[in-house]
Amino acid sequence: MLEVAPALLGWTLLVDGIGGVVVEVEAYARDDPASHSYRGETRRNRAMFGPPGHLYVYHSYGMHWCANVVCEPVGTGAAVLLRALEPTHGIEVMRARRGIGDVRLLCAGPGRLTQALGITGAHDGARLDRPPFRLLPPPGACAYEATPRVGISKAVDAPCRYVLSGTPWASRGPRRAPP
DNA sequence: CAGTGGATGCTCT
DNA sequence: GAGCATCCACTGT
Repeated sequence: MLEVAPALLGWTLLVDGIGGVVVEVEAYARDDPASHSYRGETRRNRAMFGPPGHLYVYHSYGMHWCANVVCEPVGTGAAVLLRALEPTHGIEVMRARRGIGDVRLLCAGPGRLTQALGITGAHDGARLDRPPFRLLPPPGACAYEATPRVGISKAVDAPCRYVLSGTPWASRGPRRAPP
């Protein structure tokens, strides 16, 4: 599972041909107090315990959608949160959906990313290897850094956030773990 | 650039 | 009723 998370970096994720390169993700394991699956299966996190390669989408703070990729092994409630993309496909459409001009903010954050790609709760449980989704592999190996996760109150120091080295597209600069 | 607070609604206790 | 895996606008340096 902790190997699956950085393996997603560098892939191009498209929804109806619109999207970009995954540059920032966070891992959430079953035995992780910060994970939605920590307390077992509920109606909301049902998709987390389903087949790998599917989406787990949930509604956050009453206004944002956040998208996770469900991981192996099946039924363990492990998932990887998509936190930022480098916009490459359909930038004008994403701009219109986000209502902003600054390309750097199109997909820099989990809520922004889902808004730009048009991902909603309707996609909860959907599989990523079927339309409207497409996943294109990276050209080669990708260098990345592991840092603490963002916006959580438990297991704050676990370095489960993975960012492509040197990318300007992440939701924030790579923070190092405290000494 | 850092810090603060409001919007806003669903999920679980 | 509390607590969010957030974002944006606004303040003050």
